[in-house]
Amino acid sequence: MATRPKGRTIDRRNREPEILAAAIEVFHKKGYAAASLRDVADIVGVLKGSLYHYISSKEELLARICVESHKQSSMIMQESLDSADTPLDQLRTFLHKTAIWYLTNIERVHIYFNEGKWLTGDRLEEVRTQGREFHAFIRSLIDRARSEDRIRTDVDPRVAAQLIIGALNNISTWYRPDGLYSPEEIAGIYTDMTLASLANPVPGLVSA
Amino acid sequence: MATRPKGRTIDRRNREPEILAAAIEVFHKKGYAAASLRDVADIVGVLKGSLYHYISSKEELLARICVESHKQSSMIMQESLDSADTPLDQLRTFLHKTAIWYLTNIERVHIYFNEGKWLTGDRLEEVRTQGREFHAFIRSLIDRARSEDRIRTDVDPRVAAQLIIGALNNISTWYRPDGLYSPEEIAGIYTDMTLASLANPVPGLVSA
Amino acid sequence: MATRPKGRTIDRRNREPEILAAAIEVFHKKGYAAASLRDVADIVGVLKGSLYHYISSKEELLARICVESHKQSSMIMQESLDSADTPLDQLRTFLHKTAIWYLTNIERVHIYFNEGKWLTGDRLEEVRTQGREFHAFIRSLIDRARSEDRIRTDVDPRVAAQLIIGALNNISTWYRPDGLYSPEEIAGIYTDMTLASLANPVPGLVSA
Amino acid sequence: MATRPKGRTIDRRNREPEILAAAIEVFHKKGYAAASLRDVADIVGVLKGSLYHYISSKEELLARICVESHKQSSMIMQESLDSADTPLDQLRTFLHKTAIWYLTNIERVHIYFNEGKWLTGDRLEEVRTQGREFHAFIRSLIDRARSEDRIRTDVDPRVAAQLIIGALNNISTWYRPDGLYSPEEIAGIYTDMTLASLANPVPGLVSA
DNA sequence: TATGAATGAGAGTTCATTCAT
DNA sequence: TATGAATGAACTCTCATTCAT
Repeated sequence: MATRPKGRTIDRRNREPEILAAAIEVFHKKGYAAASLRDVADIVGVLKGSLYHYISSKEELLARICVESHKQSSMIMQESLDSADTPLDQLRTFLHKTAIWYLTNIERVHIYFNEGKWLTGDRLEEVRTQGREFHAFIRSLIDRARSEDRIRTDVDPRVAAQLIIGALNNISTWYRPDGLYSPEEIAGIYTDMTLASLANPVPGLVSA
Repeated sequence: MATRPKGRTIDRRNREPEILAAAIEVFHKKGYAAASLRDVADIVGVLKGSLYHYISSKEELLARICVESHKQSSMIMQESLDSADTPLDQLRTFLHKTAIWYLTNIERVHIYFNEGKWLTGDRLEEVRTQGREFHAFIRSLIDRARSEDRIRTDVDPRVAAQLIIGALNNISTWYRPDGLYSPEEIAGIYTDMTLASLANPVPGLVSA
Repeated sequence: MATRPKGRTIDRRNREPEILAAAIEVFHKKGYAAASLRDVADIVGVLKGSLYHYISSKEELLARICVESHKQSSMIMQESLDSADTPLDQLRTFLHKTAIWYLTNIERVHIYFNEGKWLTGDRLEEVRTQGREFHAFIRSLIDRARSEDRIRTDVDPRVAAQLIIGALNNISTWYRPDGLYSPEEIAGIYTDMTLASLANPVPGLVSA
Repeated sequence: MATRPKGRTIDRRNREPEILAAAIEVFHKKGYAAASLRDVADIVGVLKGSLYHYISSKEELLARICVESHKQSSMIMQESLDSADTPLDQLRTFLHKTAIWYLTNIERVHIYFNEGKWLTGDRLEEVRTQGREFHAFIRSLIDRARSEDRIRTDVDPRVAAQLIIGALNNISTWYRPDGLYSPEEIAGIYTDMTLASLANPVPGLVSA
């Protein structure tokens, strides 16, 4: 007969999510350049060659991770705009939400922020554009807050945005999920310090 | 005649500095893992095998870069302690000097901060120890400033130190020597914002 | 038609045995140190990189050859003990069987005896231990034969064992399968001469 | 003045013997194929390239070692012929002298016997011819002793010679200068056992 | 869908040898 | 005589990718 014998149930679940999860783990641990597809396949429990039923290349794997992260990031932007009326409160919300998101998805978000540079061609352009948008979003909030006299005007918003992003971006190099602080605590400190760094200077406060 | 008879003048100068410079360039541009010694050799203008007259391994090249950077970093720490009396002023000096150093040696310092993780064995231990010392230095200044009531006490110094280092650490991802701002300007902004982020909070300043 | 439509039939059989056989040939002919995996791959008809589907390193190839040879050697020891009652007869059997084994597997046994030294780490220890066991086996038979007054007592059993092994060990340097003598003939001569060299001396026989 | 200043005495002794000695050490320890000229140069205390003032190639170094050993070997042959009247006594002398020579020059003689195969072209032919002569010398003594009814006639002289040489040849794999036995003791045992192995068989001696 | 064999390019590294100085 | 820089070929090993089965 041509029908499959029922006895043997081959594992036919869709392995895409598993592969993506494994790739996230490996790309995070080793970095994209040093990661090998064999590592990914080993985690999934499949042979290297078999991955190509789900992906078309190593780079595509990276691209998918970045695309998905970008969607989440975009959602956070929108939510932040919706959450408050003033740009300063929107910024506060955005920083806090983003930090929480980062800390609770440390592997994938690290990849999004730090390994996207390995993409090529259009995908590289796309991820770069997204990075610029991310940066522009923060800068525009700073700009608007500034025009409402809520924050200091003596620092360039572009540079300020880069420094703010940088502190965030670097969290994955030191944060340990099993460490002393919860994502909420760290996100709180990050948000507080960042806003303080933008605050209107009060004469004689910490100056020399 | 006094001129050399043969047309082709082969360069017989010591190429160690050239090789180090080329390695710094390549490791910075591609990252250590993705960088190849062929890239380095191409820049120097020799075959990759010829590099081994000057180095014993690719890793050793990386180690040399890190060791030299560490020396400079240590000097800055000492200078900062000598430069002022209060921990807050010492911190200010340290942040400013370090930022200037980073911005004017962006490639090598980037490697020191971000690629040292690729070292192995004792060298890895060493670079990790150095990283902890760097962090401990900042934290201890924060601790002492705190005990003198000069800065806020509501954020954990460890986390604060990590965020401060993170912003610095990440500069290499966005700074362009041919950009709008000079190292001095950026270092100034970085120092100002960082100190502001540690300042004693003034009620009602930027809070919701 | 029943025949395969495409002209070129690619061999999809498991090539492990082929690779082992090729390695034995190459390691024997050139010595392990001078042998290259390209030689092995050429014989098998694949690219050298392809060998790594079957082996994990050149050394592992050598180790496999040695392990298999050791098994055979151990079997011969056991068979020899089982084959006779007196240590002298056991020795005779052992020498004869071992010589036959060597002569009919000249390449692999040569490698086992002479190239195992290139192994490293635990594998080197193992092959050294095996060598000591081989030596101890012969020496113990000599010891026991001596205590039964069957052989001479004026030569040290350790040195005697080394010389006996040495003559055997060296066969691969001169034996040619297509030569004048069969393995059986050579093994017979080897056994006879060796036992005679251990015989109780008869006064005036060949002495000065 | 054109004369050399006397103060600085450059080491101008002829380094040929040193280089040869170093090569012997290295070739013995690692085997010719795995030995590198850098090892040799390191021992001499000179740079790799400088060796080429004394040698024309790595192979030539090996050739010199073999040539010198061959001279010594030839001398022993002649001395042995001169030392006694009967072939059996000549053989005894030869085996003993050769064993002593081997044991007291273990490194160079090991190379002569075991590494000469790495030579190429005419030099390889030469060393092979020498090996054949060595073998032929022993075989002819056995032949002559046989025709005088001094030794057994039931083993082929060619095979016997190979086995006798083999035991000798292999000494370098186990002899340690700091071991239990002196060269004289080992040479004595070797000679005794070898002659016993050639003795006329006495019925019932060690046979089953 | 999954395998496993194979590819081809490229990695880091070693080495005998050459040669201007 | 000796140096030290450089070569070029070979080496072991890794990897993304392909494809017949």
